[in-house]
Amino acid sequence: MFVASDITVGANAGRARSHNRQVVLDRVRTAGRVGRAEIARASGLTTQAVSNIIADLLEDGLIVEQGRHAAGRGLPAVQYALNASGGYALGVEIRPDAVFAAVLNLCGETVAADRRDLASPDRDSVTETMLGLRDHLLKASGTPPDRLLGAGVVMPGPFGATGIRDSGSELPSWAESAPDHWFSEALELPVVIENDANAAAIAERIVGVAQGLETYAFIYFGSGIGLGVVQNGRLITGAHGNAGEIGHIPVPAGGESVPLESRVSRLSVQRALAGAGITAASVSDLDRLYAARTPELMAWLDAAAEPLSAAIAIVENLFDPSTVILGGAMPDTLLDHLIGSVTLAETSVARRDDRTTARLLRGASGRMTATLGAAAIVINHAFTPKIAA
Amino acid sequence: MFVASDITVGANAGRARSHNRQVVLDRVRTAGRVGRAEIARASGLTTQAVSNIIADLLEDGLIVEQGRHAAGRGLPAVQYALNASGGYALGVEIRPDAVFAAVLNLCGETVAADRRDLASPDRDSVTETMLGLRDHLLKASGTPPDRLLGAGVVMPGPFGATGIRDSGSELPSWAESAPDHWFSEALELPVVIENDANAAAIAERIVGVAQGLETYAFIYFGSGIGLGVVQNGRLITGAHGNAGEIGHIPVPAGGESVPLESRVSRLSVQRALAGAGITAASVSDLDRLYAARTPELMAWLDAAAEPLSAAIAIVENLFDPSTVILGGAMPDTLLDHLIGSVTLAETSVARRDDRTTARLLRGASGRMTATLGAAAIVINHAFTPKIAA
DNA sequence: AGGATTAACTCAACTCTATTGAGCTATCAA
DNA sequence: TTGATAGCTCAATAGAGTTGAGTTAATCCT
Repeated sequence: MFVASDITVGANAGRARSHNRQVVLDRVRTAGRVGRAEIARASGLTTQAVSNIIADLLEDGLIVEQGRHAAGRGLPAVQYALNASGGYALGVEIRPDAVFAAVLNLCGETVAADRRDLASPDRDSVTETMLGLRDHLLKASGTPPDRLLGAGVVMPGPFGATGIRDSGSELPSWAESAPDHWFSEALELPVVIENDANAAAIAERIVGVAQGLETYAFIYFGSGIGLGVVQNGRLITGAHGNAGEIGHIPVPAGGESVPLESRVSRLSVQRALAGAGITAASVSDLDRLYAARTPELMAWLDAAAEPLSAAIAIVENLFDPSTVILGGAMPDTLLDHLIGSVTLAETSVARRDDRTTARLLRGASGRMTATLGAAAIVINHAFTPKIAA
Repeated sequence: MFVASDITVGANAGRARSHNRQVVLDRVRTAGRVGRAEIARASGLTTQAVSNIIADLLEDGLIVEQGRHAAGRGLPAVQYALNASGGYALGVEIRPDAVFAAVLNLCGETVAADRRDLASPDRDSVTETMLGLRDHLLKASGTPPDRLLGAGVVMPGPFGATGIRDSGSELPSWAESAPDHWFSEALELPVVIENDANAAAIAERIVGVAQGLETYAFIYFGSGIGLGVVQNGRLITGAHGNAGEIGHIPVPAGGESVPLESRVSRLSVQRALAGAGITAASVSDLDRLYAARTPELMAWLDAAAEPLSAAIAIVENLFDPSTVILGGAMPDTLLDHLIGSVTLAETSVARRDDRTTARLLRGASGRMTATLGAAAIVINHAFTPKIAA
């Protein structure tokens, strides 16, 4: 969220219903297919209440019936599952030079995705490009516009006037004053704004390797490096929505203390390659250079292992996540190499005897991750119960 | 919480009422004194609903009427405030060699506090000592036992079988299998278990410098060093309740990378002094040594500045708290010295133009902080609305 | 087989809360 | 003094989940 103001709100019949709808929907999503009695047990509601809500959700087209499933004695339960085409979310990523957009269905599948260059980074130009892209995607995929639940917008953080300015990657000042309201009016949709790392983290929960996890951390390679942490299915945002600015934390690298992003980020790998006269503008460029075992790239990888290991140790001990995921605008091959070269700390709360997942996983990667994540935030939102505005 | 399992639970009339009671109570606490109409506006409930709940709370003795207060036109609003003696919380801190306990009233004021040596760290011995201490405190302060809302218990973390073992400070293995149930049965009260840093963090919110803050971080000097982070009034616990294990994160210190607690912790200062044949068993010992500007202590302080600064930079950037608080089992003089010697990072999301509080504050200090915090968790619990078991 | 048992689910009556709208009261301002 | 404003109460209403009896369809046991 752009401003993390969870105004505590009272409950009444209507809000209770809305809350319970989300509880039920969330159960259906995590289970894949379930019967009503099982949902009732999991949610603390009665089967009757669940039945009423399921009837509502069916009518709204958010779920579909899947026949009965016999499991032991008694009347076999009628199963319900998400209706993929019951709702869609728009994801938009705004960069200084381009706009990316994607449409996801309720199951998190990408229905359409595209990008458009940005003539100028002023607000009208961005808005126009975004609207054009949206119309194009909806038309191309045949998505009914009234089925759009909302839009997620990814913009470079941090938000507000802070001590961090990513020179070059910034948007003009219009982006600093309530852009969510502006976008919401332009798109005529509810809009949430997030940074790339947080968006990508949520994407892993909806479609990636974090499915079924409630608490995990995601280290994201964007232009710099970012961190998104999810606890109990919700993003940790901090007081001003800027939590997870991992790029500037001090980490050890060859006997000195440096900011993480000076050694582990796309900019840093590009700088290392530029020193040898090599340009690596795209993910596939990097993939190719890695396949060729380009010495400068391999040297960068070697140098990145120590600071990245330290960062992971810090994240593990400060957030106690179920797992740490590495992803973003890097080729899988590089991510896998990095994961292989990381030394996991011995003294870490992550070193548990009862561990069921790996401490370090590779997540979705590529240029579109954050864009998909923006849409995933909307989907996640629809599933996360809360009695709070 | 011992296990961070926020089971998502459905809402019904009863749970909605309980939720709304907490919303109202929380408004009364944060405002100090308020009228019903104002609570209604803040909570999204109707004045009628608030009136009914206020009547309930009055009857339960949790709040008291404070007369009318004219503010502009219209009927002056009847003001309500917390009733200090409307409820109490027991805080218990279990150490291998002693048990500390305190009783707090609803306003967070310490009503009674004491400690008792522990003959042996086995479960029966701990339980017996704890019960004796509780009875003594209740009797000495004249607290009616039926007014106890619950108990908070502080035990050395981390919980569960992890890669971190604080040699020497551990409790026997009985502490690892559902001690909350055991204590709950022994005390006949709802019990929450937390580590010292988290408990101390909540204490700052109820009685300390974090009043009015919803999102902040607390660095706690215990035997080692710990971190408690509060976001939107709730503790960040991680997947297994072990978030905030800051002692083992790598930080720079004089050109090398070391675990934070090797340079910044009570154990480390004691080690530094022991090298010169000085023993500093208590907080007042340290205070005295600091007053005398003991060279070994001053050297330790100098050496602690760099790693502590790095830790604070990490906490600021990863959690984006409103402020970072330093406190715990250290004399105020030392904490102030440390705060003065810290170099706040330039590149930090905490460097905001719109900042209203200092980036670094001194919190409550002394041996009893965590004990009071344990009780504060119960008070905070009573005030934090949630529709979740 | 065939009855007993188990479990999912529906129906209708009921209960709990919050909301609605009219009406009363006390303060300020003109 | 009068009108406007704002807090608050009362009684009726409405929305949601709960309760308990009854139905249906499997499995288990004899």
